[in-house]
Amino acid sequence: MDTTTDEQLAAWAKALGHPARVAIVRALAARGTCVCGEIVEVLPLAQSTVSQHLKVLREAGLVQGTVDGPRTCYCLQGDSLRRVQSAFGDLFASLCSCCC
Amino acid sequence: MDTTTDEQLAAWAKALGHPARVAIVRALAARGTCVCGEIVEVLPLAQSTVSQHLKVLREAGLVQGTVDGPRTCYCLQGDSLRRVQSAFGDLFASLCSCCC
DNA sequence: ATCGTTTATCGCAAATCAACGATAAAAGGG
DNA sequence: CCCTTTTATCGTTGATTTGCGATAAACGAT
Repeated sequence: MDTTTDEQLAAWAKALGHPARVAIVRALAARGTCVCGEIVEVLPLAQSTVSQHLKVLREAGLVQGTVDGPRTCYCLQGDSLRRVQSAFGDLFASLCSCCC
Repeated sequence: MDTTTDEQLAAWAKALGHPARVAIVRALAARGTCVCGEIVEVLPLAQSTVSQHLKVLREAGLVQGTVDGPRTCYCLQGDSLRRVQSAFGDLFASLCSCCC
């Protein structure tokens, strides 16, 4: 309960704080199995830009990429995502409805 | 189910994508009732910086501020936060454990 | 060994963000 | 009407982000 630091939580949120990266996560969640350059076809962005976004998600620990021949296969990192979800849950759990 | 656009979800995440803003949300959740300039005392930041962060949270719809005399009283916007939480839940719900 | 394919990285330009001090605006008290 | 307190906004500076094309790196196939 609430063992996540503000920095960790902010880092996760920041990684998800761009429409393209949300779209990437959504695409990975939808396909279930991993994808690689197919993401480039889905998004209206250059290959280098998509690769950059994937790097951000990878460095945040939300996504995992394993090299498979000339291509790289990506998938969501379930453990991290579940921790993100519960961290947000903890954050919002203790809000009371009283206001000014 | 998944009625939130990538832009909306990213905007929420972006607003939470800074340690100071997570700290503000946490402080508001802890105090339950609204706070105003007390937040400045909690954070190691200048008053103008905190005010800026509050503006970001307000524009994202996560926080509500009502003017009360010379001061402004802030509180978490429960409805939005619940929607944020469920949107993240939907995002991560459909992840399968199969990977590369 | 040399292609073609796929992906990561580099370098750059434009845009945005973060933080601050200074200043304005609002409101209550003398 | 002046202070004081509290908060928002302005203007500026430096850092980071975003997007791209160009290029390098890895690998399978010919």
